[in-house]
Amino acid sequence: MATGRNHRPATRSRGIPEATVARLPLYLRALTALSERSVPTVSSEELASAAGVNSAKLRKDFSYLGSYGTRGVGYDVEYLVYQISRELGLTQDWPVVIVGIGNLGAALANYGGFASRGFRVAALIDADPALAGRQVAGIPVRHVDDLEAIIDANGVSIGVITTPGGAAQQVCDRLVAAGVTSILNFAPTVLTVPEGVDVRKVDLSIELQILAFHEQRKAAEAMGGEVPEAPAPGSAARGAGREQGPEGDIPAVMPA
Amino acid sequence: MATGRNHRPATRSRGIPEATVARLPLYLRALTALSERSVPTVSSEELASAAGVNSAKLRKDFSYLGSYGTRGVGYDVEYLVYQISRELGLTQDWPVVIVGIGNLGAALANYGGFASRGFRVAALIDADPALAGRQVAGIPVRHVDDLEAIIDANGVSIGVITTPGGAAQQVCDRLVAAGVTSILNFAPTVLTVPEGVDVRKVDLSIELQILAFHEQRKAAEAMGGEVPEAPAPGSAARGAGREQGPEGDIPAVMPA
DNA sequence: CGCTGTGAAGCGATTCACAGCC
DNA sequence: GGCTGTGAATCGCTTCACAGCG
Repeated sequence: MATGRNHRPATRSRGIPEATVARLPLYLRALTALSERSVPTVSSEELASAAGVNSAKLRKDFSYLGSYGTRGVGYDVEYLVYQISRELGLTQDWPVVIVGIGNLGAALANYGGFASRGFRVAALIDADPALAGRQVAGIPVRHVDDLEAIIDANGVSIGVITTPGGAAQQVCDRLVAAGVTSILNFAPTVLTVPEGVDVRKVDLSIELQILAFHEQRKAAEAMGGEVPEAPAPGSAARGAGREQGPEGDIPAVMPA
Repeated sequence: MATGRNHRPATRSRGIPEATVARLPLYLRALTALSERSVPTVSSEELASAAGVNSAKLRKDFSYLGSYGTRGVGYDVEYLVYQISRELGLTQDWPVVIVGIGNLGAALANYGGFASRGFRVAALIDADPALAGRQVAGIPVRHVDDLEAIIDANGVSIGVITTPGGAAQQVCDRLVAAGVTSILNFAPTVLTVPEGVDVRKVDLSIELQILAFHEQRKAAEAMGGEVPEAPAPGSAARGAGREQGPEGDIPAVMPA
């Protein structure tokens, strides 16, 4: 995940494991690059290395899609691009709405990779009346009052939430009520959705915290020391979330 | 991711499983909210539901940290906040640099959750000389020529890459050479890094493609039909990445 | 011979279910 | 009685290793 599971209890979707589905876009990107360089075929070894996985995993992944390779030769690049695109549903058009046009929402609206692969930004939506009517990335911003009408008129089934955390659940509820069944959530909030609605979460702050954990471990390891043990519960150290300056167990920084 | 594995072969880091580490920030957020409401203790059931996981998983996760709960009662909120913060390394300050100050980089620079939990943006870096000297979110933008000096002067060990895909590997190499050992990559590129450097990837377009896959499945299921079978390799359908209009296997939209 | 496709083994994570303690 | 902490069972994913095919 990035991150954030919220899927139905990992039933294989049409026989394809979730972990495989998550890698298909990666393969597709690597294959598209090969295609642009007019490379006709590619071996599992080469493609795996381009996608940053190992070749056994890649072959296993492709085996779920069918037998699309040729033994002794490899995979036909164009053919595989087509098959993966089809499997991912990218041979059709997916209108999406972005709700919450702050810095991040605007960044996404401007993001090229958005439009490039079957995703069309049908509308930008914000609660601020001052923004309504303005254009961002050439797309007009609409007021959130019109949310249901926009979803309906454009047949939107995928929504992107880039509002502040406080507004996310409310926006989510309205999206779902209006017919959206897939949500990409950038707000730092756990969304509750009914059965049948998929949520994926992207959370910058969580990613950084995971990195910090490993970084701390590397630093501790480098000094041969363990991270110091915890005091017993109920003893001292209450209310020590952040901002107490000199907790200095470990130097603030320790580049390798 | 998030998403995107690139860690060393899932050796347990100090005995804590990677999957658990990835959930700690989630628990921390839920606990912080409880703390702000001055809730003194919380049961595994309540906390799990606030974090969007099940209680057995949460208890198992906490058991890796130690026995921080009280049977028959639950967990002390403040104490747990402290323990998780410490485990994640958030009791110290992590200076980070953001490289690539386009829409996304600027959005991140403005992102509050950044500063709130021990992460301090030491510098914004961009290759565009016109940006150098400007301020974004109150932080001056520096030219990429100074990258090494900035890393060094601030003891930065975490870098965030928000450049276009083409520049990402190059920037990554320079960050690593300058001493950065953890990278959060927003560019749509597979980064190659030496042993000991952690990379996490956030890729909007991949997340959307995963949602599209499930969305397509739901639609297919709703019509009782299967996704149509593939033509044999080497036959027709070459060069059909996108843009062939009427592939229309499935209606473009099908809200539940 | 080379490379794909895949059964089988290995491994980590999740879930179950209950013993242990407050 | 209530809720934590945890062995044991289970599940899904990854990796291995090689059979099968071009």
